[in-house]
Amino acid sequence: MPPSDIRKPTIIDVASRAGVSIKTVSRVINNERHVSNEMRAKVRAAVAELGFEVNESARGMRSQTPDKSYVVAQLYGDPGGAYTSDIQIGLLSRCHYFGYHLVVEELDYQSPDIERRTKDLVRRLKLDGAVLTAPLTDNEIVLGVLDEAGVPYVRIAPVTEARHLPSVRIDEKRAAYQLTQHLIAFGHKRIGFIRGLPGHSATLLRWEGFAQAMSEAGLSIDDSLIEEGGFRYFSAIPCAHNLLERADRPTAIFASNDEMAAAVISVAHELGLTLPDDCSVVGFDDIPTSEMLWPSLTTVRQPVTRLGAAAGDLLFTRLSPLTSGPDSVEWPTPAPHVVLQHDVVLRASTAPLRKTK
Amino acid sequence: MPPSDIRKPTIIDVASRAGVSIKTVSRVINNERHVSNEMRAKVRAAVAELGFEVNESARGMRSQTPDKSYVVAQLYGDPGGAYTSDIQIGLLSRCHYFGYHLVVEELDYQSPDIERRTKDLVRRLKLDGAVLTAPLTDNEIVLGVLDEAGVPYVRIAPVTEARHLPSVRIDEKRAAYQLTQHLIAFGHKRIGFIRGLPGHSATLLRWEGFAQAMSEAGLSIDDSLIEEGGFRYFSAIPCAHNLLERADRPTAIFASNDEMAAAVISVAHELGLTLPDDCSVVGFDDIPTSEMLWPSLTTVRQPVTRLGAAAGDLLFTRLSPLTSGPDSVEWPTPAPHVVLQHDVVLRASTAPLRKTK
DNA sequence: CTGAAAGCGCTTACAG
DNA sequence: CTGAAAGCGCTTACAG
Repeated sequence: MPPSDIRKPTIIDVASRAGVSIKTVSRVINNERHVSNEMRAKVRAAVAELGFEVNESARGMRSQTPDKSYVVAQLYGDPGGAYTSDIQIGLLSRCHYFGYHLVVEELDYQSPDIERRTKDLVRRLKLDGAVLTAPLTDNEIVLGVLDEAGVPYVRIAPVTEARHLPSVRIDEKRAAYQLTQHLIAFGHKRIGFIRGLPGHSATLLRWEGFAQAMSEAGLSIDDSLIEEGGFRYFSAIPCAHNLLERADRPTAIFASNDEMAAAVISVAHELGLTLPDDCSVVGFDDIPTSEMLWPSLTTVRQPVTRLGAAAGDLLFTRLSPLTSGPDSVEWPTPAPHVVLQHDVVLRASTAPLRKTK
Repeated sequence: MPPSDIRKPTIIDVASRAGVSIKTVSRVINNERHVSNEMRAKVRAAVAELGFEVNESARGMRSQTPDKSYVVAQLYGDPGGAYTSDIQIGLLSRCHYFGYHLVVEELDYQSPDIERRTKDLVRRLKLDGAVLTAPLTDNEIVLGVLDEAGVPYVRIAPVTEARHLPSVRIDEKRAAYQLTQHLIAFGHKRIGFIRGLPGHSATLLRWEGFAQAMSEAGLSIDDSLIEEGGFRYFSAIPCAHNLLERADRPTAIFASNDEMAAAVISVAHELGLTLPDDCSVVGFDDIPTSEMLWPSLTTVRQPVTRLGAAAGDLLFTRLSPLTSGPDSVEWPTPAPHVVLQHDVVLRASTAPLRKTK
């Protein structure tokens, strides 16, 4: 008989209604073997009629193998920008596909309570896994908490790779190299360069790719054509003035990211120059703005969304009981290190060197 | 004596070590009254020495008032764009402040499994609250699941307000009205207008604000100067051509959002026009691009991040035991309806009408 | 294949 | 202010 009070039905209610023992009910709701189809059907019916739902607390208290939470975290350290957002979109698509939920958390890597907050996250939400972006990818405190709690994680573009930890990244140096080759193929020899913020790995890698391409093409780099920017639009305005107002103006400018390239384009307009004829411009990142500029910007598209998706694939493949044995609490060694392809996006801001110069 | 095996210590271990009853331990770890300082100190010491941590499952099984999860959800229906991301940033800042975690979930409002997914979210994560953006704000299935589960939520810019449900929004019509007044104050009378996607409330509200300002200024609207855009950059390229290639070109153009305004600027450059002298241009939204255009774009800044923060403030104030009684499971009636101030951002893309025309 | 019993680690009455 | 007892709803051995 159905319980007459308001309390939620328990397996005892289900058992008495189905005319079986509570153990049999337990077996059915946990999809264990060794239950006759007849029993299973009776229990299923009783569960449906009563609207029975497992009490997770009671289960969790007895169960040796704690249930999965189906929650993973995206952890990042910098104030959320487009990059973080795009990573999230990719990751979310995989969460949806694999049936996980995503909790996002910005952890100030300089704050002393980062350990407490990470622990709180792991404990409260019983994280099944995590995906980290720089600079958290290399934060010993955060990694330590996750390691200790046995929470598997994937790092996106970590500063230093580790053999036993999986990661996902793109090859920024190679991308900058290819972009520079594009400029060189158009006949440009005097190429200005606007650097990014010191200390960022992107600043170094993009510069190295540029320098390598120049060197391999037998072109020398004019140090007076190198400007120090800061990745933001306004940081590059003076750089653009310096470069474009010279008598011996460079015929092309490589800005270390699109925002700074947009600054070059703005200053060129202000000075009455015609782009790309008077100067070719390239950026890096392919932010939404790049397509809306006049002229539209030649740049490198980092597959940021796919970076997030790839990290999710790595994580969920590992977490899925179908693809990994129940004992595989460790990543294989060496752990997977995925390098995703970028695209060099050729648009209107680059043109062949004018012969008539 | 400390337990010799590996099992985690329980309150029984703590009690025996501290020489008190388990009930006293329970009182201390739950911060109840009626415990002498002496007892409290002894228990605290035992807890620290043993590294005791409450077993949440055991607690949850007995506790009448289920513990808070300290998890709230951001629910949205459209593929995550800058708007969703900015809402999230604001919401996250309040989550951090109030000590909550944020889970994000994209719910396809046309999908049949939206109910199952919402229920799974509520059940698995034991949501303490939620923040919804359009079009989920008006989705009966989602709201129904939340209502039934007793999960309080705040809606951002819902299509239809409800007296008993809190909401946060800005006054888009008034913003469009003010932006148009700016154009009119500069002497513009022939103003082109590019509409957004049909069916979107933004399309209607921005148009209404424009029309009202024109009407109040005694200016008539030339129907041939109204173009149908689609909010995206490329959707407005033909609109811009139509408007700018006319012999009787409008002296100003109001694009219903910044992407479309960027298209107007690009086409103007392409046609060799000088901005803003030949034509003033305004947009709406203040996307990051707007500052990087040449000329930089006059537009309306919606405080999207603050919209998210305000929603969080509403929700957390309600959830906080300090500010709301334990029985206040309902919002007050009428529920709070917050309208946030926008900014009209004057930049370089608008100028006074040239007398010499 | 099925079931009766014990017990997980807490909180809830209730008694003093 | 403190404590002894009962019991929450399950799962884990164990027995048949």
